[in-house]
Amino acid sequence: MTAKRVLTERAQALPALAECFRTHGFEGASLSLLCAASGLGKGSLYNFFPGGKAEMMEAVLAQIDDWFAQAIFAPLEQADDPATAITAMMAAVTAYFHGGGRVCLMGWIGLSNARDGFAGQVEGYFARWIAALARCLKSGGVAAQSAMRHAEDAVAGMQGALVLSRALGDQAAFTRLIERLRMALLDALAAA
Amino acid sequence: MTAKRVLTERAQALPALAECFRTHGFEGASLSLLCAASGLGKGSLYNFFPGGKAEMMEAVLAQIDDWFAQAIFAPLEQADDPATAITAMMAAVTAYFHGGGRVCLMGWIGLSNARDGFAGQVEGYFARWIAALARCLKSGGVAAQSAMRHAEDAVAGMQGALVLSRALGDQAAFTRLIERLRMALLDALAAA
DNA sequence: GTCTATAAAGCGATAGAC
DNA sequence: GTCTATCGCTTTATAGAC
Repeated sequence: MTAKRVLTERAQALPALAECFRTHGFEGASLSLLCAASGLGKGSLYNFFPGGKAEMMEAVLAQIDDWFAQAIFAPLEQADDPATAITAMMAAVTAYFHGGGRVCLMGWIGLSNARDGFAGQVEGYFARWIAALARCLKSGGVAAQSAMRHAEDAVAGMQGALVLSRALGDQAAFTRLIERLRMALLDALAAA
Repeated sequence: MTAKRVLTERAQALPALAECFRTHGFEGASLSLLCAASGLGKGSLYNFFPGGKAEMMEAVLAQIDDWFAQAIFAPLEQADDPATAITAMMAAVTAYFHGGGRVCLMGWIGLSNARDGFAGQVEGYFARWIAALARCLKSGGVAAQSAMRHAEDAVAGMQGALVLSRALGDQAAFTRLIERLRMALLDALAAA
C-alpha cells in the first residue's frame, strides 16, 4: 500500500488549482482554498511548488498556454480552410469558457496588480493568439494590415464578451457577441 | 484651530479610495492601503464607512455611476447630433481610462468573486450604458434591433480594449481599438 | 510524499483617549 | 472627527512527525 494519495507529477494538481484561481483570483485564492480545491495538504502543495502561490499560478498559466497552443493557435496557423478554422476557434472558445460562465485567467491577471509577476506569460498568450488569427485571415487572402486589425478586434471582442456577460449576469450575451465576432471575421474573408 | 484634517463629507475621500481599488482590486486593497491612499486613519475611515471595505466600495461604485450618468449616459440620451455624441463619448472614455492605463472598476469587479455583493450596481452600470448608446443610434435612424447590437458590441469592445491593452502592456492598442469601435458606430449611423 | 503543528505577519474591525 | 492600541482571525510559509 502506498500513501493515501500520491501524485507523481504536479501537473495532476494543476486543473483544480486553475479552477480555484479562476473562481477567486490570485489574491482571493488562499492556500486553504487551494488545498481544498486540490485535495492536498499545505505540505504537499509546497512540496510540488516550493515557490508557493506564485509558482502555482505560473504553472497554471503555463498549462493554459499549452492548451491554447494546441487547441486554438496551431489549428489557426495550419488551417487549410480559414473560414472553417475560425468557426472551429469560436466553438472551442465558447466551450472552454463555458459559454461565458468561466473567466479568462490570462485577461483577469492582466487587469490586476499581480500582473507584474506574470506579464511575460500574459503578453505572450495574447500576442500569439492575435498573430495566429491574423495569419489565418491572411492565408484566406485578407491583406496583412486588415488581417491584423480584424484579429486584434476579435481577440479584444472575446475578452469584452466575457467581461460584459459576467457583469450583466447574462450568458446569452456572450453567445450573441461571439456569434457576431465570428460573422465579422467571415465577412472579412468573404470580402478578400 | 480645527483638527489636523476634517472632511465634512465622506465624498471627499472617494476619489482616493476609488484609485486604490482600481490599482489593487477589492481583495487586494487592504485597509492599510486604503488609509495610505486617502490619508485617513482607520478610525476616520470607519467613521465615514461603518460597514467597512464593502461600504467603501459601494460608495465608490455609486460615485462612478453618477459620474458616467452625467458625463457619458445623459449626453448620449439627449444628443441632437448622434455622430458627434458618439465621438464625444469615445473621447470622454479615452480620457477617463487614461488611454488604457486605467482599469474599469465595474468590469473588474464583475469578473471577481466580490461581484455578488455589488452585482446590482455593476449590472445597472452596463445596462444603462448599452441602453443609452442604443437610444443614441436609434435617434440617428438606426433600426432598433441593429442599434441594440451595435451598442452591445461597442460596450463589450471597450472593455475588451482595456483588458487587451493592459495584457499586452501596449496603450497604443487601446487607442487603435477605440478608434475602430468609433468608426463602426459612425458607419452604422451612415448606413441608416 | 503526506500530513499536522506552529511561527510570524497582516488582515478587518473595534474601543477608547483626545 | 481624529488618532493609536488592541482584539481575534486568517494569511503565507516552515518544521518535523510519519
